Amino acid sequence: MKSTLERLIPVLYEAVTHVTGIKNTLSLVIQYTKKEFPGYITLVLLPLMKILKQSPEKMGNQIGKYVKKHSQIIQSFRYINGFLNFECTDSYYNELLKELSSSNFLTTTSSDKKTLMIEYSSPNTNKPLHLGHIRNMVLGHSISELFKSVGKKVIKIQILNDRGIHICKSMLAWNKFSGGETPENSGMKGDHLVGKYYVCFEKAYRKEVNDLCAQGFDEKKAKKEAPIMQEVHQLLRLWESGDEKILALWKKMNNWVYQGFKKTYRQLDINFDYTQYESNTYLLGKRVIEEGIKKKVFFYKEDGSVWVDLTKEGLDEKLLLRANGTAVYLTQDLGTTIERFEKYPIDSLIFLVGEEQKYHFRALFIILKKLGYVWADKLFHLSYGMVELPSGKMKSREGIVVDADDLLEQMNQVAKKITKELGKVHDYSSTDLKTLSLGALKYHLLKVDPKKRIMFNPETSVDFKGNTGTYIQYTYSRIRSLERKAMAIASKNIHPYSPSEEEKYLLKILEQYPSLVKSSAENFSPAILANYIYELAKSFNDFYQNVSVKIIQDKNLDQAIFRLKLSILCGEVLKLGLKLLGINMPERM
RNA sequence: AGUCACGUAGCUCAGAUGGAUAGAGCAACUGCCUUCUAAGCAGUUGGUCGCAGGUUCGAGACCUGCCGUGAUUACCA
Repeated sequence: MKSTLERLIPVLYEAVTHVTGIKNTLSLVIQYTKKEFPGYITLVLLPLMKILKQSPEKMGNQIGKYVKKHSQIIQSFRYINGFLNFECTDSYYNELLKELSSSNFLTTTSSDKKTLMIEYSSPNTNKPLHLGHIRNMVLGHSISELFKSVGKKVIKIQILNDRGIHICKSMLAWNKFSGGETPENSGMKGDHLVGKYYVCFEKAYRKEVNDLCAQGFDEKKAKKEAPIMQEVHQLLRLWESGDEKILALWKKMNNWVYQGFKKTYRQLDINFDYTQYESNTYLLGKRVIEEGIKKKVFFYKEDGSVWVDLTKEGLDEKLLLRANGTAVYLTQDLGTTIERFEKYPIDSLIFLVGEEQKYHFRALFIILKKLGYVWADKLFHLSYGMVELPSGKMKSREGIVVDADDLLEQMNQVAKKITKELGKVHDYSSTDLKTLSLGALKYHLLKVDPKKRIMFNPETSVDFKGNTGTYIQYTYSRIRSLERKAMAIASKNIHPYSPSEEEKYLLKILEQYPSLVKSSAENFSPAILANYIYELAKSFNDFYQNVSVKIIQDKNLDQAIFRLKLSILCGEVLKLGLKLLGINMPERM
């Protein structure tokens, strides 16, 4: 269906042409009237004043008269200070509510049937997930949902960084210090167990470095020559040579981690269509090397290493193959990116990866373009800011992190406590509690612009009051409760009713839902939608708590029906909107 | 040093394409529950939108310079 704005655009242009005589040469500024001013749709006259040396008030009156005469939905207009505000007829508002409630305007459709792949999460397998990962996952999920809702086919993919020096560190420390500790015999979640030995390694390593420094080594040398570091590199070589014993340990420990991740993913309702393993893809880049050399995009240096010159693009020379013939991160990503386009029918690819890798992806995309891949323009690095603590960055190596599982558990406890204190619902299930705690956490992370850093204070943590997921969920459960109590009225048809300013404002917000979803997807920003949903919830609560007559007691049946339908519609939009953020709604609170 | 982000109320953040008097939440204070759910509503206090120029009828938004914060520029991933 067409929005009110879309309906009025033609007649407004017509009116301006009629009054001013100017055709096609100007673009009018037409918008929904701001809350503080009376009216529904506004035409900004100021730009016209520049062209015509007429009094804007006079011009506004002429345009207003023309529009009123030629549009059936306009009731009146008012000129204020360079702005022409239009008010619609009561019957239009009734019709609008009817259309919004019954039409397909909530199920956004699109002719764009393109397939988009999004890579997110993609953790290392040497430590458990933390709050930074949660931000990534929650963003990835929401952006996937947003694109689905505007008609794209979305493929969600993660690549598990399951090999390399980092996992060797955990393996070595486990071999040395664990005494055979397993998730089974310790009761510890697998990823936490492996993470424990990663921290273990770092501690032992730091001690060795300090000892060496005390013996007079300089720090750089000490870091390189610490015995335990030597051992790790030996372990990595054994892994790459396919040593069976090492591979068995590697598989065992990775499996512990996967069991752990699986549990956390389930807690967060996160899932993927495909999972890649770096151990399967890390060699893929090598064929790109040959291709690049053949096309003279890459070049050899004397020691046999392979490079690409990106200085013209404002970057540096980047290494693609070490002198010893092994691939680096960039090479590997070239390989996996090409493979994705060959293996899956995708039109574009989004990498949801932290802002610290901006440079990496810039280089990656430029190289692919240089290699002549036509889809290189369809690559997008969705970079997001990191989650910081009051003490600064989170540091996994030192164990200074907000652990994902701990946080989820803690939030669940708080939700339980508050629910109990308020004492309204006594039979809350663990699923209900999860809906609340997850809603609060996800909304907290999604309401801020992805590209901005998030400051997370564990002391104050995530709120359940104010601009929160909880607030929106609460608003929804109020509406559901109302709906249950007023079922009889809800089924009746809408009769003409003259809506209040608050009610018109709700309609104004509601009808903008599809365009907000679209803008949210286009800008890769669930925050846009989150803030819209909050505004809707707030306006609903304002309306709900300030109507003079309770809806279900209202003797004026037309008013009651209008209000009830409006409320139900608000509830539906709140629910759909939060669904796109990956947040569920409770029926009661 | 180069490149790229960000800088809005004490704190955390909105301000989609330049438009009316810059908005929320938290914190502080004041009212409102014999209830269509008070996890709420209404109100008070709180701003030289980092600074300085420029473009424009109009700039928090765009351009230039500066300051501040962060990321990055690894034969790490």
